[in-house]
Order: sequence, then structure tokens, then C-alpha cells
Amino acid sequence: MKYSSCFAKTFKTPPSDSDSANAKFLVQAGFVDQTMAGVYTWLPFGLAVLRKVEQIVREEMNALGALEIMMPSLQPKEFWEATNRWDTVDILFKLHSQTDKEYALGASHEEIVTPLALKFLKSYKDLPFATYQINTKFRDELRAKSGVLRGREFRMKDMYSFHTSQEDLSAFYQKTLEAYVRAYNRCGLNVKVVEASGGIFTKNPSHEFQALTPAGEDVILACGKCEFGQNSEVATLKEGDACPKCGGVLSTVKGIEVGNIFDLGTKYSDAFDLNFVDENGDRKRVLMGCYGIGTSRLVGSIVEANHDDRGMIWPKSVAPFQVHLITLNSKDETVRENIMGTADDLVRDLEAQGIEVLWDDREDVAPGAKFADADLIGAPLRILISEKSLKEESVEWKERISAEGRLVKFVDVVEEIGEFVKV
RNA sequence: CGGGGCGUAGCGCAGAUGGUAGCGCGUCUGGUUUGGGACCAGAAGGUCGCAGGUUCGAGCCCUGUCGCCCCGACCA
Repeated sequence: MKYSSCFAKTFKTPPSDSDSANAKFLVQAGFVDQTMAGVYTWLPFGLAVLRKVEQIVREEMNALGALEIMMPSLQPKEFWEATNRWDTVDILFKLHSQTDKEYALGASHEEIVTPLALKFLKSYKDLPFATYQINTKFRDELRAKSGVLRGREFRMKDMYSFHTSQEDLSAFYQKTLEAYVRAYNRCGLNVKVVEASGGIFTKNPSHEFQALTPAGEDVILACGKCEFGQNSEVATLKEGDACPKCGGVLSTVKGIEVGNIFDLGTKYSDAFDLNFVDENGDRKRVLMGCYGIGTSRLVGSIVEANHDDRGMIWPKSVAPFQVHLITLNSKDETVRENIMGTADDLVRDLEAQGIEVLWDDREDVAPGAKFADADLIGAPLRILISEKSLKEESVEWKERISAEGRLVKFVDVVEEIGEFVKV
């Protein structure tokens, strides 16, 4: 993609009214645009990142055997009354139609997925199964804050599982927990699995996934060696204690909650009378689990955990594009055409291999502005073609995470980039 | 919803004691430039969040209202 063809440009000055890194850089770099408090438009670069994050999550859910569906955001009042949540969940957006019917905007989808299961689930032979969606959620938060970390409209993957027995549910719950850790790691995030209040000793366990970053609002006790963590609000342990799992040392760190999983037991199957017939012909309650990842929050968390004072530093796996190509102008007409022609060929070769490139093809822009934009946008690899590099039959190769660049010969560059983008 | 801060050009800001709005960046035109946010000349762009009120006169004073940010309570 040519920078000159993208309508969503970077801003030289960051927005004045934000303090969190994700709000500042995502807006300044033209990844998102704030429509109102807690509501954002995802622009081309931001959407590219969001899609990659969601694809990673999708792959991990598929690997669990879950099937993707899409449930409605506009939801009937009666289902929310059936679970007694219409009047008790205060973050629920409620709206009236022109004929004065009332609806909820989906804050969560137990009220949709459980009646859905009721239509198909009859026998133990239908179990277990899991289904999920990646969709927009609406929650009437009293205070939206911190850029995309807490919006009133946001993206979320929510999965629901259905089981005949507690053993089966617990086993799937554990598999999902492990899949979550893999998904976060693939997104370049270091997470701790934190026992939510009640913890493993209660009948219905719940776990939170905390992305470790100084910008986090939750204080957790985390093991330095394994993924164990405990929310400091419910902690029975303290800093310096031994990790109950691996014996490592526990220390206090800050985290952003990027996921939450619940053993729901029969809470929703009770509300909707969701049963199955077992091997003996007896009617029994279905057991359920639900599992959520805030994917738009995940994007913000990745920025919080991966930036410096000049801009974002995207992990390769979720970068909007792998290569940020810069061409510098020359006063010599022939050299200039050579630079642009070389860049054009390189882009074609890379894109033929499925490697995404942003080419900053602007000609009347000072070099410093292009460097500053590349740092701000944060693609993993910056490739520069100039009169200087042309004389060496090379491009200048500089990774976002390193301070120094080096020259790479034209004949080698496509292959080297091909190697670089793997992993 | 409680507390605090702020709404003036696309972005960032300035506008003593009320007198009819300005700066930087960006944008447009022409020219000169091109390795860390260039330079010269010219130009466009604002019912000062909105609604009332006080006044001869309001960006500025008063009342109300909407919005945004931060802290708190609550949450993926």
C-alpha cells in the first residue's frame, strides 16, 4: 500500500487530552479515530491490527474444536428477563423501537446462545460442543477510559461450551485456559493467569488473564518463573512468598485484564431449562462454560506493552504490515526514477510472497518526517532506498527495535525479508 | 454517579481591566529544497460547544445545558 493513497494520515502532534500510550499513539498514527467517549472508528492500519489479533484468537478457538457463529447485537428483552438480568445489569444498553418495544444491545450473549442451544441440543449424543463469535459488544460503562482499553462499544471474542458432566466441563475449561495463553503469547503479550475471586477452592472457578504492563490498573502477585498469578484483592499470598505452583518468587506487578473465563455451572441452563437426555433416558441439566477475550482491548494492551517515546513497536504477528518502505527523493531526475522504480519492483516482489508493505512514496516531504512516521507507526522492519543506498546496490535495513541499520544488497533483500517475517 | 480540569481554524495553543479574534503546525498556489519533522512568497480556513441573560457592546461576566479528559466507585 502506498502511503499517499491512504486517507487516514498521521498527526504531527498527539491529541492533547489523553494520557494512556494506546490512546495517544493509535490516534496520532491514524489507527483509530474517536467518535465519542469510549467509541472508536477503526481506520485501515488499526483495522489491520485488529483483524490479525482476531485471526490469532480465531485459530486458537478453532483448534479447540469450537465452531464460529455470529449472534445478534439487537436482543429481545424477554431473554434478559428470563435470566433476571434486564433490571440487574446496569451496564446494559436498552432501547425502544418506534412501536415502543424494548430491546437490549448485546453486552454478553448467554441470553442468545442458551436459547439457541435449546433448539438443537436434545441428547447426550449432541454433547459436548463449543461455539464462539468475534463481535461487537455494548456496555454502558459509567466511565469509558484509556483509549481502546475500556470502551462502551468494543470488540470481543466470546465462546460458550456445553457439557454433560463437571469432569468434561473442567477438562474443556483447562484446555481453553491453555489456548488463551497461547493466543496472548502469539500476540506478543506476556500474561499471567490469575485466579479470580473465590479461586480454585470454589465450586465454580473463574480465571482472569492479565497482560503485564506498568499501565495496568490491576495489581497482581505474579510468579517470576511460571504463569501463576493472583489478584492482590483476593490474595492470600504476599510479595516474596514462594509460588504454590513452581516454587518461584512472587512479586507485585501491574496488569490489564485481557480475558476472563467462567465455569457457569447450570446458571443459564436453569434459566432457560436447557436439558439433555442421557444414556439411561433421564433428563439432566446441561453444564456450561463461557470464555471471553476483549480483542480491541487486546490491541490497546499490545501498544501499552510495546512502545517507546517515539511510537508503537508492533510484534511481527500483529503488525499492520511487516515492512515500512521509505524512498528518499533526489534532485537528480534519473536517480529519482531509479529509486522509485527499484521501490516499485521491491514492493511487487514482496507482495507476490504475501508480505505486506507500506510504501511511504511521498516526494515533497522532509526525510525526518518519514522517519518520524515510521517510528510512530511501528512496523517491525524499515527498509530505505535512497541515492546513497542505490550506489551500494543495496537497501538500508533497520528494525524498529534496534537503533542501528545496515545495508542489504538488492539481490538478497527479498529473501532476507522473507526470513525476517517468519515466526 | 461523586470530585477535578477543559471546550477558540484540521491539530496544538494564546487571547490583562468586556470594544467585534490571533500564533505555530497542517492545507492550497508558485518557486527553491531532500538522510531525523526544510525555506521564501502568496492564499484559504472560525456563527469562539450550545441556549438564554446582563450590557450601547460578550470569546471574556451570569444562569442553564451538552461534550471531552483525569481521579474515584464499577467492568472484557
